[in-house]
Amino acid sequence: MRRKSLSGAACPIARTLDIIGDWWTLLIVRDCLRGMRRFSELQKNLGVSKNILTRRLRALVAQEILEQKPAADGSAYQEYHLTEKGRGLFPVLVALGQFGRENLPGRDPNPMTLVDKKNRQPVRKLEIRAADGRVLSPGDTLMTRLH
Amino acid sequence: MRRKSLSGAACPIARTLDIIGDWWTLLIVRDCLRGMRRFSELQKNLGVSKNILTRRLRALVAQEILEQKPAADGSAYQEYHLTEKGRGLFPVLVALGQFGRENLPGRDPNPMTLVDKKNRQPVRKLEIRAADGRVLSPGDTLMTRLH
DNA sequence: CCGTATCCATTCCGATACTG
DNA sequence: CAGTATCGGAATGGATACGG
Repeated sequence: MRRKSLSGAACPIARTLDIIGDWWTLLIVRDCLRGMRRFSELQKNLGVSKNILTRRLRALVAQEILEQKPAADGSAYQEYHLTEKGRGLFPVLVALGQFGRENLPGRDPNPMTLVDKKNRQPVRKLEIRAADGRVLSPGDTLMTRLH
Repeated sequence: MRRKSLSGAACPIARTLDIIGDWWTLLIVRDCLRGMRRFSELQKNLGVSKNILTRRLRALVAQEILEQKPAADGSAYQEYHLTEKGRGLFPVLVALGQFGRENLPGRDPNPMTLVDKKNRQPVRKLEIRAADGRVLSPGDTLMTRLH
């Protein structure tokens, strides 16, 4: 049977996963955040088959995470750009990267994975704060509702 | 062919997705963060088939995201608890929820989705800060490396 | 109540070949 | 280069039936 759609879910986490929960999708977004624009660029870097990449790009455009623009150079093809909505996934990628770095051993090519381009400052740990400004951590916090 | 494994990837984002990128997996983690412990509880709430739930729970235990403990009450069965490692996924869930709330319309049962249990304070927007303390946003920041 | 095992249709994914 | 078309094996997901 078909996979259940979560697009109409009451939970915003579920709605988000419905859009970007497919295999490869968030890696495509990651590469776009890194500045990749072209089909072949993505295809080579990810090692995904062109078939699947086409499907994912289509879906991401349909969801307005990406948009197609005419290539900056003369080539008659198009480029894929993140929309404002797509850039909203930035914290998700940061959180995923942070988890992996802290919990899943691997030799990262560069230990500092996130750099602010403006002043070259390294990026600090992602923080979740309560209304009073205190930083929360999952250890000392229990949620009553996590929709 | 079989889906490509990303467990050995140099990128921590890819390594994380390799573990929690499967359909249903992060929703299971979400429910565990919300306090769910029992198989049937998860099964009913998610609407996932028992078959798949079994597989996902197995994988999560193998990855040490969840651990099985004897049930608190008399029942001879076991409960699934998040490990410390598993609680490390907290920011990922927060980021996903935030994206969904801001970008994917839906009627959430409760607009305030995250509550600090200690003092009942609502949780503020998730922030990513540079080393100098300045809050970064994807709009004004470009990354040179986002592994 | 807590799963496990089996079945089956559907979907997924990668490889390959092909088009403009 | 940027896809599209097709194919086959694998995995998915739901239903059901079955044990502890």
